[in-house]
Amino acid sequence: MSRRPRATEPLTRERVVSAAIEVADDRGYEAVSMRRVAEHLGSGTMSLYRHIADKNELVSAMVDQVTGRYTYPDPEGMDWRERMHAFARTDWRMFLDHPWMLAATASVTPPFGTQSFAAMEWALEALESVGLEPHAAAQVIMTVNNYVQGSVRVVLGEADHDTETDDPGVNWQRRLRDIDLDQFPRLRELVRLPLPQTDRNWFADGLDVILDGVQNHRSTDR
Amino acid sequence: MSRRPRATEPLTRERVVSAAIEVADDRGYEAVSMRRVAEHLGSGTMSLYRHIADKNELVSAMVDQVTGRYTYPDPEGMDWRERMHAFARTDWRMFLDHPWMLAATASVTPPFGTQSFAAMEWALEALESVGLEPHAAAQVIMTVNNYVQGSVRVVLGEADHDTETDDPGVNWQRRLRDIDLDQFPRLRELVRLPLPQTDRNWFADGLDVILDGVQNHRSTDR
DNA sequence: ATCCATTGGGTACACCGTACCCAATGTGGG
DNA sequence: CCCACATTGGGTACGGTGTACCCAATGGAT
Repeated sequence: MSRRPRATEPLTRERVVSAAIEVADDRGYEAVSMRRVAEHLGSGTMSLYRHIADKNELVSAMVDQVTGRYTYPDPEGMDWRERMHAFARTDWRMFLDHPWMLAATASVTPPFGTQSFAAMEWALEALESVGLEPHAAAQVIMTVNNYVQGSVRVVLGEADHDTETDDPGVNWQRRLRDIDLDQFPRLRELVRLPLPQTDRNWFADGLDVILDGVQNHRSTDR
Repeated sequence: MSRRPRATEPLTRERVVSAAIEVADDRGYEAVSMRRVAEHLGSGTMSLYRHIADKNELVSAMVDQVTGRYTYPDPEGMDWRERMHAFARTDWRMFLDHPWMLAATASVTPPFGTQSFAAMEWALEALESVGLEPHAAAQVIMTVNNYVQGSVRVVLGEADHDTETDDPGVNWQRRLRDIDLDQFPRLRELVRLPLPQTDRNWFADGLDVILDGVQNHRSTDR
């Protein structure tokens, strides 16, 4: 078999998308340009368009591929609250691992692709025991998703992936520090206050507020 | 007084920002370029930079100015739940009036400016009677904000400001219609189901789930 | 051996943000 | 009254972007 596979590995949609993800991972989202992705692949810029229609489609595919890399745990033996925590924590980690995903998901209209459907399906199953009407369950999942993304945005605020402290409040406050806060007494109080020590699980606690609402809704229904 | 005010009205930061908002309002967010804003003002492109440092700063200012145009109602006589509904509904209307605000707020790191501080202060006051610790209150406000933006994104999904139906579920479903839903039974069920009639207040009901959680958290605390 | 569909990529265009520098303008001091 | 000057307006140009269009290389089928 003299089938030398070819001088260079042939371009595939997957290879293109992976290269774009690598560029985003180590040069940032705004560094993802067609020329740069091509350069990273050692190919011509226009060749990418053989496997991708648009830059928009490329971004969608990036989101989908990264989403697919994160799988949710086996739900066996978890109650619905634990499952929703696992759901949120997985996405949380995904966004922290790939901060550009925030901007990428925002620039594309959901749902994004097969992988996001799988995520949705997992979450719907997680909520099944709550007995919500399906559209209500979908809305809860949307709310949790938005909560995760909002929390990530706060954490990513300006500590551009430097410190490992999961503590969001600090940046929050630094941002507000030197404004004319005198007209906003409650805001000033908020900034003045250090984070209480009990706040050791900011992200999970905020999620629990939402889940409490879900739980309560169920009980008032029946 | 021969003080002819000048051949043309002098450029101000405010005039520049307003022009940019007008461009965004009727040609879309991606149409907001320096050249286009200048053209809309009848001025030179580079003149804008006398009043604005960056395009980023321009976008921030656009967000701030639009935010300032929407004022929250007098909270007198409203309980905290009514106030939060008023808060959410005001932002909801703002985003629907100016769909580009979704992308604009996403591309700028919060908080945005004076006007957003005023909004935050109003919301903090609205939550005061709940007796939350300030950081928890801030987090609730963040969650509500994210809920509003997420809901707007769903509604704006693809019915690009054509129909007047506030009904989000339809687009939702159209988007999912023709996918390999067989591997995702719960998702397929969700798509198959028409919206129940009781769903006549989708947005407010979803907000109530969150507010139920806030209320419940309070009661478990004491 | 030949044809042809598929894939790779080079060139070119319209548009973008903005660095840089000069022109016009209105103001305060002599 | 006139001049110096600070402020504001804008033209030119540069390096970047996405991508339309077209041709070259490739490799499998006939």
